[in-house]
Amino acid sequence: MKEEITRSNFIKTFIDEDLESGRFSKVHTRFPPEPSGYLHIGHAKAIVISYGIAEEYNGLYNLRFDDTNPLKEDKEYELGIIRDIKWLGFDWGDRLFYASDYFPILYDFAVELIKKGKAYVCDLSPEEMKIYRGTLTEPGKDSPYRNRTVSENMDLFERMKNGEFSEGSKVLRAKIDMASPNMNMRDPVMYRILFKEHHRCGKQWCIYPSYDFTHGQSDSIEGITHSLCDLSFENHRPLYDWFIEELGIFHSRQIEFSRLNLSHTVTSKRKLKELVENDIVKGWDDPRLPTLIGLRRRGVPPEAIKEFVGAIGTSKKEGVIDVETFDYYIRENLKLTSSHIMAVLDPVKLVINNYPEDKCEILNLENFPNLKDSETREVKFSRTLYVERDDVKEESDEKFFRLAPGNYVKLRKTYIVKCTAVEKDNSGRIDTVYCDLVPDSQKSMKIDSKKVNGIIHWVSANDSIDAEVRIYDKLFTKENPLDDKGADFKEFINSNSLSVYKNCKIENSVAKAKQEDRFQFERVGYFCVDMLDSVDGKLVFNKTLSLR
RNA sequence: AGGGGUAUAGCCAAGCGGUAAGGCAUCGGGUUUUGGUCUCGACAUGCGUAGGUUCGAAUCCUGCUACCCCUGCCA
Repeated sequence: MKEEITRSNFIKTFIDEDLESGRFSKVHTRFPPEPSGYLHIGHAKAIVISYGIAEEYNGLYNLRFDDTNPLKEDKEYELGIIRDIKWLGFDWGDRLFYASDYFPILYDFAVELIKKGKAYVCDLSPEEMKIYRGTLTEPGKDSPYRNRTVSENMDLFERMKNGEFSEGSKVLRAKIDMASPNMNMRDPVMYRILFKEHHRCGKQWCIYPSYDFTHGQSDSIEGITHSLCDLSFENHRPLYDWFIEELGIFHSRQIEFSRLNLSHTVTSKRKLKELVENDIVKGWDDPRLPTLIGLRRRGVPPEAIKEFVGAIGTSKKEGVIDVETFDYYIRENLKLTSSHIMAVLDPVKLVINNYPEDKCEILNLENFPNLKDSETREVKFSRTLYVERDDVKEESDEKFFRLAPGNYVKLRKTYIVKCTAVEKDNSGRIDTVYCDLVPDSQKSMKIDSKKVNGIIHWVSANDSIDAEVRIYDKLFTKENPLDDKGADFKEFINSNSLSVYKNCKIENSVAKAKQEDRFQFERVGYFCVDMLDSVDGKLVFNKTLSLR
């Protein structure tokens, strides 16, 4: 196994300082998804950072659903998120929380701020509020409702809660500073009226707290020491701190880092949704998508994702990681964990002229040829085999050292064979290749002291099973599909991102393979049994990656 | 009266005043019954830029430039 390289980063430096200064005596983090979509590789980075740091400091981590907007959220997403994080291998024990469970406390917090004169009910319409807010370069104006008395605000807020006012007619706002250069501090909305049933609270509430009024206090309630989030919340930190300080509650520390951008794909809920809804892919679990369920279905091991995230580091620089780097860590894992077999994707028949029709040899081949003392499996060899169409040519050339008339080729783990002829079908496609077997050449790599360069894989025709194999390529042809501002990102879709091979021939040792089992098809790539469409007797494989 | 961030190799990324770690990619050599694996080696006189401080600066100071984020009753 490989050693853990726990590189230093700015977050750990902060934590070390906090521990040393005594600001905190332990580390407790959280991952706070909104149940409004599926998790993708970008979320995996956030999870691995938050949870990984807690583990590293022997601390705890929570899973908390940030479910403050009933318009967007759904139980289905919640379940998907839980499934995906568990798949990654994290266990939050009994610390599964919901921001919606804090609605009563949050309501009390709001009342407290009203009493302190730090919050008020505002009747401005959304349009008016926008005007009053000012612009990036001009200060805003105070709302005409800003100076309502405490008792008036108390009364109004309670009546908002009781459903006496219509949606959008009133909000509760923090009274901070309409001239602040930070727009988030210009009297931000704390509560809005929404007559919408919540997927967990039902109709209990018709006012819902905003993200800003929820997140920090939720962190505080749970005793989160370090609240790690992405750069877009950096501008919210003053507000995060303001609420906590005005309320005088446990002060979590928010630290922001850059989110992950992967080349040749998109990681944005909205864009992923667009791909799904326009039928460009076949669902959130399409193996071409960077969603966790898509990656899982493609055969990417969760450990590879964690290793990858650990390897790319954590900083505040917004960059794009080349998928090649991700692929490297997937292969790094797969080459040690997936057993080897031989499989022919696009079969051509190979007949050995001088091998008896009724003869059959049994080979014991290693499942992990690169490991010492690998377990073995039985593979049969006979007169008629299948080989890969790519490994056969009508005429040879200098760079081609596989099957073509006159060429000697090594059949992996068995005889050397000399190609004598190829035969085509009516359409002109090569149909069958004929070879002479070189006797006693199982252990040899030479013919007349000349090295045989070509080694090809094969499957015995009578000892193989049929399978479907789905090959995936990059979903986008452009490194960053979003960096052309004049074009829609969907214009850069790779039209060849999926190809299906329906009559592949696979050695029958895998006939009993189960969903999600992973294999290396020697000389071809890494594959896994599809978790949805594969059934006993009709196996479907997804290509995870090619060999390099 | 705008504010908040970020700049170290093709892509990531350490470095925190003592003379540029590491990974991916790339390029060479060796091993190998997978054109794979493994292995050995090469790869920034240079840290956005211009000055300054210092015996010494990627690190400290000043000015400049580029890019990202912020004007939801989204998170």
